[in-house]
Amino acid sequence: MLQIAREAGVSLGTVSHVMNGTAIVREPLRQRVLNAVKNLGYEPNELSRGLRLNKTSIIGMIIPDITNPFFPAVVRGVEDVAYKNSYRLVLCNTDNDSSKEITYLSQLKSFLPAGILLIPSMGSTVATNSSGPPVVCVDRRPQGWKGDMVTVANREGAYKAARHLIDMGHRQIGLIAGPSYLTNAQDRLLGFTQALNDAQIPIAPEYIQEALFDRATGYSSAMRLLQMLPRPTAIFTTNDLMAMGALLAVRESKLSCPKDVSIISFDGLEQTELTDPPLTTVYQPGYQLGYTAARLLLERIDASKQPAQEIVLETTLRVRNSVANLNR
Amino acid sequence: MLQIAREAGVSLGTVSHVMNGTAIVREPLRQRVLNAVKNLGYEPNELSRGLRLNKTSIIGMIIPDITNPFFPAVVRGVEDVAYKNSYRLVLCNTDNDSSKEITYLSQLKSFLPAGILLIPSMGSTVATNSSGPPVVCVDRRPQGWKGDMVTVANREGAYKAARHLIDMGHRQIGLIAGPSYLTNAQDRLLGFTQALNDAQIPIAPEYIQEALFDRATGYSSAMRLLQMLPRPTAIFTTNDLMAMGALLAVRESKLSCPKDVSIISFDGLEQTELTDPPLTTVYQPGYQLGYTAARLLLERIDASKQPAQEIVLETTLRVRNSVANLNR
DNA sequence: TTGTAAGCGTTATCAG
DNA sequence: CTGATAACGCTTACAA
Repeated sequence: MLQIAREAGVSLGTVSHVMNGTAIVREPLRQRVLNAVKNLGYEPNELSRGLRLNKTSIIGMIIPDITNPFFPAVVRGVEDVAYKNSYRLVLCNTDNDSSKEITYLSQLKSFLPAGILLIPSMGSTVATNSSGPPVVCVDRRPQGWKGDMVTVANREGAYKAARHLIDMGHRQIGLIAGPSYLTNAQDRLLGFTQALNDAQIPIAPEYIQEALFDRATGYSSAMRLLQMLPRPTAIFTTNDLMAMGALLAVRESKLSCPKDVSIISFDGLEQTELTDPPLTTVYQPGYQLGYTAARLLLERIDASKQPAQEIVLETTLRVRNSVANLNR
Repeated sequence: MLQIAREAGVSLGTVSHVMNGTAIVREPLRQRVLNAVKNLGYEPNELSRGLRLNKTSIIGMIIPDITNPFFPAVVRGVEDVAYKNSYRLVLCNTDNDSSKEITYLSQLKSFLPAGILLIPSMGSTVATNSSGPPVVCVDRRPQGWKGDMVTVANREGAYKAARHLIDMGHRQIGLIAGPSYLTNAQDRLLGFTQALNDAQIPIAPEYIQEALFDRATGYSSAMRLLQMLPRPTAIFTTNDLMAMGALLAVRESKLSCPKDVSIISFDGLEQTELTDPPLTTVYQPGYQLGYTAARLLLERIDASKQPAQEIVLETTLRVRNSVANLNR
C-alpha cells in the first residue's frame, strides 16, 4: 500500500480512502492512485483488513455431507444471495463428524466472518447467544437452539408420504428413519407415526429401522425389512439417498418395485426422476431453503437486535411410479 | 491474549509460546496458561496470526459446479488429506462463471491460504508462476498452465467408450461433447474421433453436439440427435449429468434405451447404477483425483522448488445395461 | 526460562 | 481534502 502511495505521490491514508470510497478524493489524485493499483497489481490484504475492521466479508457455511446432493442444492441458494450482496461464501464439510463440526466452527469464527450458516450434524452444541458473528441454523435444530432458523415442514411432509401409502391401500409399512439425534429425522418419524395412528393402523416396532441418511445404511435397513415376515408392502425411506439404497436392496433381493414392494421417499432430488422406477417422493425445496436462510442471515447482519425468526418451508408430494395401488 | 496472560500471571509472550509449543515453558506455568485459556474460552484470532506469519492453515479450493456430484467426490478426497494434516479446507463454487472464478481466486489469495486447488472453469487465466501460494490444477488444464496438475486419462477413457460401442456393432454414433474450451472435453472428443478413425467409421459432423456438461443441455442435445435421420443407434455422452438428460430425452421421445438407442457415458457416478437402464459408463476416480491433488499440494507447500508434476489417473469401463449388442 | 517490544497491512482519527 | 499515527491480535528476536 505504501508502494502505491509512493507511485501515485500521495500518502498512505489517501490510498485507503480511494480504495474504500471513504472520503472524496480529488479526481486527478484518485486516478493516479487507481493507475498505480493497476500497474502494481495491488490486492488489498483481507487479513489485515479484517483484523482492523473486526470482520470480513465472508459468509461461512458448514454442511454435514457434501456428497448428499440435497446439500449442494442448499448451498447454491445461499451462494446466489451471498454473492449478489458481495459476500463471499466459504464452505466447510463436516462429513457428519461432530468433532469436525466443532473444529470448523471455531476455525471459521476466528476468521471473523460476517455471519455463519450452519446445518448441524450431530448433537451440535452451538450456544445460542454466544458472542461472535450471527449464526442461522438450517434444516435441523441443534440442542436447545433459540436463534434464527429455517427448516422445512418435516412432520407434515412425512405425514403426506405416509398418508399417500395408506390411501394406496398399504397397511404393512416399513420406515427407514434418519438418525434419531437429528431433529428433522425425529419430525419425519413423528409425521409417519401420526399418519398411521390417525388411520388406526398398528405400528410394528421392528418395521421402524434407523439409518444414517446415506445410501449404505439405507441399503442394509431395507435388506432387514425385506426379510421380515410378513414383508412390508411398502417402505417409507426418509431421504432419497436411503431410497437409492433401498432400491438396490429390492433389486438384489430379486424383488420388484413397486410390484412386490412400494417405496416412497423424501427430498425430491432430480436424480430420483430417472431411477427405475421413478420415485414417488416428498419434495423439499433445497435451493429455497438456502436462499431464505441467506436472506435471513443478511438481515441479521444488518440488524442484530431483531428477535429470532423461525421460517418453515412447505413440502409437496410428487407422485411417480414407485408406489403400487393395492386398492384395485 | 493479554487477559490470558494476566489470568495466568505470565507475560503475553509466554502465552504465545505455550499455545504454539514454540518454547519449553515450565510445567506449572504452562498449566496455568492452559487453564486460563479454557476458563476464558480463548480462541486465537487467525486473522492476526496469518497476518503475522504471512500464511494461514487454510487450503482453498475452487470448484465449478457443486451441483455436479462428480465434484463433491473430488472434494471429499481433498478434505480427507487436508483435514488429517491439520489444514482446513475452504471451498468456493464458481457456478461455471469465469468472473466468479477470478473474484474467488483473488479473494482467496488475499486470505493467504497455504495452498490452492483449482478446478478451472472457463478459459481461466492463472499465471503459472505468479507469486502467492502454490496452486495445483485439477481435472482440467487452464490456458498455458505449466504448474502442477492432476487429471484423468480423458482421451483414453473416451477411446474405450467409443471402442465399446463399435465392438457392440454400432456405426452411427452420436457424441454429446462438453464445452470446447475445457481441456477434458477436448480430450474426450479426441479419444472419440480417434476410435472411430481407427475403426474407419466416418463421422458425420452433425452427430457431434456440444453441450455444457449439465443435464439441461444434455437433454436438448440428445433431442436434436434423436430427430436426425438416420437416427444414431448409440450416443456417447461425455459426462453422467448429460447422460441423465439424454435418458430423459429418450424417454420423452417414446423411445427405449437400449432397444432403440444405446447410451454410454463418462464419470461413473453412483446414481448411474440405479437409472433405468443402469448406465454403461467410463468410471473416473473422483475421490482419488482429489486425494492425489491434495497430496501433491502438500508436497508443494513443503518444498516449493521441485519441478512441476503432472499426474494422470486411469479410467475403467463399467459395462451395465444401456448399450445394445447389435452383433447378434 | 520469561518478558519486552517491533512489526505484519489495514483503517480511522485528528490535526493541518 | 490530505497525511501522520495509533491500534487491531499475534509472533519472534532479543534482552534480562
